[in-house]
Amino acid sequence: MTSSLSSTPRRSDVTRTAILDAARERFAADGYERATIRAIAKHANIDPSMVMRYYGNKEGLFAAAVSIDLKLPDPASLSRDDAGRTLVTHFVDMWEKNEVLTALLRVGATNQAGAERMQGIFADQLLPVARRVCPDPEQAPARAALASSQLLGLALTRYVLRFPPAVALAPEEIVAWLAPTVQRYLTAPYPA
Amino acid sequence: MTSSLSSTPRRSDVTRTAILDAARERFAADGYERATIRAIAKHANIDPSMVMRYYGNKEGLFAAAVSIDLKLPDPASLSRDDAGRTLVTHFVDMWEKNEVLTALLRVGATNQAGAERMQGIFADQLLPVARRVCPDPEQAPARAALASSQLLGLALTRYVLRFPPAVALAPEEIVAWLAPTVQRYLTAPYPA
DNA sequence: CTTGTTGGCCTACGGTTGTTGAAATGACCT
DNA sequence: AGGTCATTTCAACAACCGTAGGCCAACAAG
Repeated sequence: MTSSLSSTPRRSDVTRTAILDAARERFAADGYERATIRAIAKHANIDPSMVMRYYGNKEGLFAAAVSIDLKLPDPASLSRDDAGRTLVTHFVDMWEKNEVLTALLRVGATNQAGAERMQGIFADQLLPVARRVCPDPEQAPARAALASSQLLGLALTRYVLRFPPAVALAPEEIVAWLAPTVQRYLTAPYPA
Repeated sequence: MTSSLSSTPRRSDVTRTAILDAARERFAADGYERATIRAIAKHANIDPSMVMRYYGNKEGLFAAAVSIDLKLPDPASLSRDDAGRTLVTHFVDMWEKNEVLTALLRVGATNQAGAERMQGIFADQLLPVARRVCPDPEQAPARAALASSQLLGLALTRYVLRFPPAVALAPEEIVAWLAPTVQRYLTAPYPA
């Protein structure tokens, strides 16, 4: 996240990443409006004004805190036949360990900028996969949207709304049920 | 909504329903935190204090404004073979014309009470259907959760996040793609 | 040591929020 | 008519928000 490739590692880097960590946590738990700068600062044990100093304003902080790389496998190396299983496995893994995704989903539900960012992520990262494996490239956006409706729907019910039966599902169960769905959305012909 | 069964129709009923209408609109558009009482009151052309007088506080207003009957078909009259198609058709119809559902989803994403209410709706209304059509009653909660993950996922991408390809889908396309999924979640055996 | 730069805390401003209570208005009954 | 009560208006409160600027300590360079 904090790559040291650009010249000088600043003395304030520990503070900066502490802010980002707290921001991710608060955005994930509370959404955009209720995750106040003051609360984030308190969680990071620093003064609220530091947030302003380093990230300009609340939107800047959000942009810096929530940058996501889904780390999807290279489309080229993806077998057409188990794209569904691969994707679902990967997504569950990702959501399970990464609170940033929950933060982004929560914020996207009430915040225009958040929704657009989420849109961008799926356009940039899921769409190429769809373009690669689906029969007609022209259908790729629709098919990627269908696949993401299922993937995000699971995330919504399991990690945000926390429906008890959705929380109770084991990761393998999720994969077993969802993989055929996603596979079908990506590769099957338009259903009769 | 405003049933006149309990004795006296109050003189303030027009104001009360005007408040509820405006509240539904603002909650759907902005979510819980950003839908301010003042904005709702302005939309209803009344004074903010009326909201307090009639609904106690903001949570009370939300509870009064967002009560949902999914109007699902009677489980008894539901054919096992096209439960999926029936449900998806019904849901799309409902979401398409009813902004309350969008409001509830937006609020559920950032508000604990909203999430619980959404939970209750699906437990009370979708679960009986699952119990009726799914092979083993013990699996009903998990199967209902899977079905709602797909249904709510579509609602999320189409009505809240507004992914362009999801918005572009025609209702018939949605039904064609999603019906087999929901059908499978409800009735098919655990996938290999 | 002196100087400039960076990191950090403190205080405060202007605005908005949910909420309250008192005063004004109106409708209805005798 | 006068009185009673629900309805509405108005002004204000305390709390909180994002944000700005000034002040001091720690450090680096000369």
